[in-house]
Parts: sequence; structure tokens; C-alpha cells
Amino acid sequence: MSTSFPAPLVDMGLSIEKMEKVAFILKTTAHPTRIAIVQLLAAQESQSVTEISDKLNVEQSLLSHHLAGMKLKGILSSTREGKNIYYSLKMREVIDVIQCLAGCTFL
Amino acid sequence: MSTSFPAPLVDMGLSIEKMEKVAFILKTTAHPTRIAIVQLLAAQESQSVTEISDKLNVEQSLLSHHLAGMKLKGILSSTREGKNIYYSLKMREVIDVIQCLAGCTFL
DNA sequence: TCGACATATGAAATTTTATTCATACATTTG
DNA sequence: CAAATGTATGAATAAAATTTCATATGTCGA
Repeated sequence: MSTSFPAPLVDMGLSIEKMEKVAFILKTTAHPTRIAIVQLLAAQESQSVTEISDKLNVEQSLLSHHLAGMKLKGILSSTREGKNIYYSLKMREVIDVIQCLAGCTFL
Repeated sequence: MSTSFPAPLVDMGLSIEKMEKVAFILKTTAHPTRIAIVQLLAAQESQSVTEISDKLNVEQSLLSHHLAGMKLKGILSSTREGKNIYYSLKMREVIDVIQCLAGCTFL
């Protein structure tokens, strides 16, 4: 997904590279289930896959795919503890991003 | 895309409906070209399609599709003035969303 | 009215993302 | 070690989003 705008884009400080990175993170967040995951982990740091799966009522495998993607993209981190694997927010900024929009009266 | 979580999701104030709306807006923003459009319009309210197309070096039709989508989803508004159509930001909150992530040192 | 310019639109073709399903892997416990 | 539990993985499929291309529409000026 390498977009190519004319080299020195003036606008507002954002380089092409940065725009791509921002888009990348936004895309990784832009999904109801993934937003719910962020919400959950914002409220309670570190929860196991089963906990999350139960609370969100999302099938194990599907959830695992979501979690893996978010981890891969740096939004989450995980650590094993016995049989369980606990996920937590690594890029806490996404909370603000969501809050920002969630605060919009018109939504 | 109607996701169905168990009815009363406690977490953090965000209803399922709101999560879907937030995801909807995020998805509409999550693309390098569209982020560039927001940047452009944040710096200078109201620009014609040709202006934007020139600055971003994006083909007319493709740009038009992007603009139409963003307008449809309430992020932009447009007004015709003679031969030109001027677009401007309607949902200015997206600026903050982008800035928020753009400010992340690690990106 | 015709031609040129600015923009939109719609239908393919492509690419990306999401979902499902079956199965594998790791850890604990009996 | 076998069974149970928790989680990951990969392939197949389904669904969305992006891009391209051809063409339509609106507006202006000669």
C-alpha cells in the first residue's frame, strides 16, 4: 500500500510516511470488535483471551485473529501466564483517538 | 456490518451502537489519501477538486470517489461555485484524531 | 448551441480484510 | 503420559474496499 504523493508535501507537517503510518494504525482500530477490545483493556489492563471472548461474545478463533493483528501492529502486547495469555494495551494513544470521536455529540 | 455483542456492555460508557459509529468514521479516515485530504483542508478550508487533485497528485476520478465517500459519511461538505466544486471539512474532529496519532513519537 | 473544462458516476477488475473451520500447539492436572 | 483447557494458525471462503476506465453531467464562454 505505498501511496506516492509529490515529494515535499507542505500542508501540515505530516510527511507521506507518517500519513501512511497513521492510516495503518487507524485501519487496525477501525472495527467494532477491535474498538470493544480497546475499551475492555482500557478499563482493565491485562485480560485473558477467554475473558475477552466471554465479555465480547466473540468466537475464540476470530478473536485470536483480531488480537494477533493488533499485536503485530503494535497496538497490543501479550504475555503468557500458565495456560492463559494475557493481552494489554501497548499503544494507549488509541484510547484517546476513540474517546475523541466517541465524544462527538452528533454520533 | 452489524456486530452483536451481549446487550449491556459495561466497559467504558461506549454502547455497541457508538462503537459501530466510531468504527465507521475511523474506517472512512483510515487511508493515506484521505488523511492527506483532511490535512489539506485543515490547512486551508475549502478547496476545489482540481486543487486537491493537483496537490496530492491523485487521479481525478479516484479522488472524486474518495471525496464522495467522505462526504456521504459526514466528514466533508461541498458546494458548487461555477464550474468548480469546493470541499471543506465538516467533521473537524478528525483533525484531532489524526493529530493524536501523528504526535506519537514511535510512529 | 457548441466546445471546453470541472467533476461525478457506474461497472468491472483488483486488492484487502474479515470470517469460518479444522487442526495444531502449549500448559496443567490426574 | 493422557486428557482437558486455553490459545494460535493456516487454508478456504466470503465480503468489503480500492482502483481503473469509460462515459455522463453541469457550467461557462465564444
